[in-house]
Amino acid sequence: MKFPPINEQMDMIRFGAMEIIPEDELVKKLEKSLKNNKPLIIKLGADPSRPDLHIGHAVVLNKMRQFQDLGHIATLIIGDFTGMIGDPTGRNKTRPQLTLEEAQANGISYLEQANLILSKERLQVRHNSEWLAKMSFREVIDLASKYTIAQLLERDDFSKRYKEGIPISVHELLYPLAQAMDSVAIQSDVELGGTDQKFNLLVGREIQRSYGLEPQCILTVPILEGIDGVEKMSKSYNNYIALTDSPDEMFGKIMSIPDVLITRYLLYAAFAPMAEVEKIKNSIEKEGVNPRDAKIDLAMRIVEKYHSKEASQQALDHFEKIFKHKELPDEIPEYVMENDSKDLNIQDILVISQLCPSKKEAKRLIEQGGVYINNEKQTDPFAKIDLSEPKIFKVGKRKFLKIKIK
RNA sequence: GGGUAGGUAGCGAAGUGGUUAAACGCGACAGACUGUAAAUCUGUUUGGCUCAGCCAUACGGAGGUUCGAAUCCUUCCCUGCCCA
Repeated sequence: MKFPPINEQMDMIRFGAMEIIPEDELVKKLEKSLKNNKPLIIKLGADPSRPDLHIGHAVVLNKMRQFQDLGHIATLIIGDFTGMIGDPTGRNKTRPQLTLEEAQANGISYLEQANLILSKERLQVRHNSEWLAKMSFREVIDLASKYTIAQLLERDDFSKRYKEGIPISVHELLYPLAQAMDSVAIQSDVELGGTDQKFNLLVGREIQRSYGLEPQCILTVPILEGIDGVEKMSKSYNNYIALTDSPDEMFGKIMSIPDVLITRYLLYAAFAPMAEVEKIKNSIEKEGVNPRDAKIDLAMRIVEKYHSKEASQQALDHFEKIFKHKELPDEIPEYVMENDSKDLNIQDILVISQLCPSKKEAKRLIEQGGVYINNEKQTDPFAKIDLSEPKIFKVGKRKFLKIKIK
């Protein structure tokens, strides 16, 4: 593999990065790698606590991919052991701890999804239980002696929790050290992460140094806001677009982002070149282009990236059909009721078919005018529904189900 | 070990014996409007039923006092802070 010239590499590396610490060290590492024809080891830690990857994770995975494309080796660390600790980053409470088995299972699905973005070439996957599980208490103490409480409390989230009297368990303090051990184990040259990981990544530098290794450089990428436009994208906030979301779902979710988020998503979720992003931004602000159209463009790009061009066109058609023209979608999932459902009223049917979680809620939705059967608004929560012919139920804005009897 | 402050619905946070299924804010959901699942406005937000009403659960857990408790008592669990 021939490496591109340093300045070309740096241009690509800088694109979309928030911080590179320290940049001159990275340049030196690249020079050395070029001279010795030896790729750099790029580390990315995968947190297996949540098995679903979303387009917020894609930001850093994409950066990883760029390093692969430049000829370097991407080392993905599946945090099966650290998952048992739970990363305290950005948390105001202790994370639930996973068992090793859970963490490993999640790791497998993480990898499958990450492969949507990463190249299979120049990819290494390691599990950190490989070295962390083996450490003796003696070694843990040795590691712990290399860092101080004051240093750990420099972290905002720790010091905030500490000041506010929110509990911090000792094992959480160990998390950054465990993550740093990963860097020691694989002797990483560069570690990638979101800006919220900056502290953890820097600890890696310190610890590598105290184990007599050349410290890694760190590169942070922005944290993408979720579709609510407020919180960071995360499964816990339920504001995420999963990499595995269906084209229709992905498209719809993108259409629901606040208008102000469009350029950020173009940059960090669609990875559009800066020039194009500027152009689109201008067209909205100065030429009066409807933000809706910019969002459609954005949604098409993203769906195309994770699915296909055809899928993005179909998703657009689907969206226009349902939300612009308020028609029924082409394909409606079916639900087959048991035969003996003669005496059921509309509430029962909504609950049995799982369109609603409870009868109370079904009743509420009907009273609010959110339930349609064959395009007819339902107003009586006790109406008996004749299902001898299949009927199309619409609940709320976007739940459709064709219900028939066996 | 001693002292002290707490644990309330998805979250934050009121309420300190009686219309309290529990104020308020956020979130979520629905409706209206629209340019869209943006924004804005309105409404809803425990479950069941013989359904404009009724019943059952619910304020860390378990008991108790009382006609009546999230509110008082006992005990247990959990957390913060201060002192040792």
